[in-house]
Amino acid sequence: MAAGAGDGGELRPLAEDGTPAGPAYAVADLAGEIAAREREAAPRWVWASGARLYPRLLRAGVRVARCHDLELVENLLLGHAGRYGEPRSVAAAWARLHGRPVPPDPPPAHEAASAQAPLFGDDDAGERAAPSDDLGRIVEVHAAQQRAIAGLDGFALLAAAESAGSLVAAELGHDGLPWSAAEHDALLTELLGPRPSGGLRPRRLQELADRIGAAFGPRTHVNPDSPAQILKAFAAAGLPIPSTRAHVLKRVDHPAVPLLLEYKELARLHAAHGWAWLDTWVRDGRFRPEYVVGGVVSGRWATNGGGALQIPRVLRRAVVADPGWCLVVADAAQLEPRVLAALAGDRAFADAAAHGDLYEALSDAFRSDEATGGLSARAKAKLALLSAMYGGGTGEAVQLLGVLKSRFPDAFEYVEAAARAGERGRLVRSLLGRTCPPPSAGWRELTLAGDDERDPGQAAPAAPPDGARRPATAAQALRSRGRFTRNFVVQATAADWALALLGSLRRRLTALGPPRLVFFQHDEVIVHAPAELAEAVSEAVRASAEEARRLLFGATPVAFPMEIAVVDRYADAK
DNA sequence: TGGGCCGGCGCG
DNA sequence: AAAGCGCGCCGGCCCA
Repeated sequence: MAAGAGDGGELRPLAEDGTPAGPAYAVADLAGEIAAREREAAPRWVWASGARLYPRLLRAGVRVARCHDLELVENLLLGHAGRYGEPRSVAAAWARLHGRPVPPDPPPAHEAASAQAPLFGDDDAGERAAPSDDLGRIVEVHAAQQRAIAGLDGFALLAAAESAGSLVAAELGHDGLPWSAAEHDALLTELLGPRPSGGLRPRRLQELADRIGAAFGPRTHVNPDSPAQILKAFAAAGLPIPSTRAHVLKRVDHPAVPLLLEYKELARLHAAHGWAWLDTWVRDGRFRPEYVVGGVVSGRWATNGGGALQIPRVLRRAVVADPGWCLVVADAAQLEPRVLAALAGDRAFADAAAHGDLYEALSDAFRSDEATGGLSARAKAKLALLSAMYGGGTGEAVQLLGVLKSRFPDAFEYVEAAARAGERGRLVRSLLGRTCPPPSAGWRELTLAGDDERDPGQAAPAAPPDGARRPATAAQALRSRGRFTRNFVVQATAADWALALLGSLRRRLTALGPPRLVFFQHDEVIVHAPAELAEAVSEAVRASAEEARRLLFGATPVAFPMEIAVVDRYADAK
């Protein structure tokens, strides 16, 4: 399918392998034609970009079951080939096929829209400015992608799951998360005081700001929003601190500390999710964020605005089901360690992950006499796992990693191998083939420059101040890259699994009718459903988790249990 | 005044 | 409680 500049477009039927199965034809009403074809045959729609095209169809009341998203798949194929970041448009892919100059990608729609706002007067400016797609190139690029996919293990599933994800993302943005503006406003008023006019601080914040100043001395003014001013004030009080982070402040004995901690928490709520956010993002009882599929290198999604993936827990009471409806809130329990268990094929580890609480099942291995700290055996198991997956391992975690290594050698070795690959500058992949970006030119330069400990001339500038993350030495850069690839294999495979879950759940919910997916956050979904369908939806969630497990891992003994709650409001789920 | 970096913190 | 991984977004602040 190729969208034209207006409401029309061109179509051409394809065989499963991508070869044309009939002539191309043009239509004046593309949405109407798609709706008709969908009813009679529910084909897999091959199109340039669901993110660009599907919202239009949704607004026209048209939904489709399946698609092949050329831009998303091109991006996955480029990444697999170690060409991360090259242009992914159909025009670019076609140019690569023909050895022509490759055009750069246009800027993302939201940037283009704002950049062109002065030129066009209405909301549709971005879409109308988009060039019409070229059907011939679409057919050609699709066939080339099908050939490439066929040669890569797991990639057909990855391409299908990523494409299905783009449909889910557009539908989430279209349907929206049920959001009670009244409940949100009540919460803000309760915590901050009444909504202030203009740019003033809410009453509660202003009180705290005044008392913070007073705590440092009479007539002292400290802007609590300014870390620099807070540092100065503490230094003047004889209490120098390296930063104003909450965990640093908590260790300081000064009357301003509790006030500052309270101020920071409330100010954060006000700035990030206050009345301005409510005005901007909630309309007609729905919060409609814009999800970006493939927006994170690991395959997790990102968002363009609204911060849908960072909704504070305190605000979840504003997520309220419609009357007569409910929210089915489901999250995958301990997803990443279970993914590691299934990936590594570690027999002992996989057996522990076969059911129930994974960390509890592992804890016997960590119940040693030479106890580290006052941690429970379960807490030790969890710490060991997190350290292995994130590349931690300072302090007591060192010993726990030793236990992990001796008791679960295959699981330990799996992430170690990924870390070693990273330190050598190599690429690592998820189970389905999503590939990490190559190291930057700066990384290669730094790590090839040799051992800086023996060559001070090559060493980067003096160690950056607290909080700076840029590696200063080759050793730091190597370890950092190792932590990234170590984590990538687990996080990206968990994202594979979550995408498979979404695709399966979407299909099952369509069969149920009214229920709608309304939220997705890495390993958690919310379905908005008529109350009488709550059990059917819960069952669909469980079946989808099971299907995702089977699609990715086949006959693994590892279980992927979902914790499911049927509630009226999101806050009641945990 | 707009752009971009920084410190900090929300989420998984 | 904090430290390893991945993000987005805010206000403060500096610079052009």
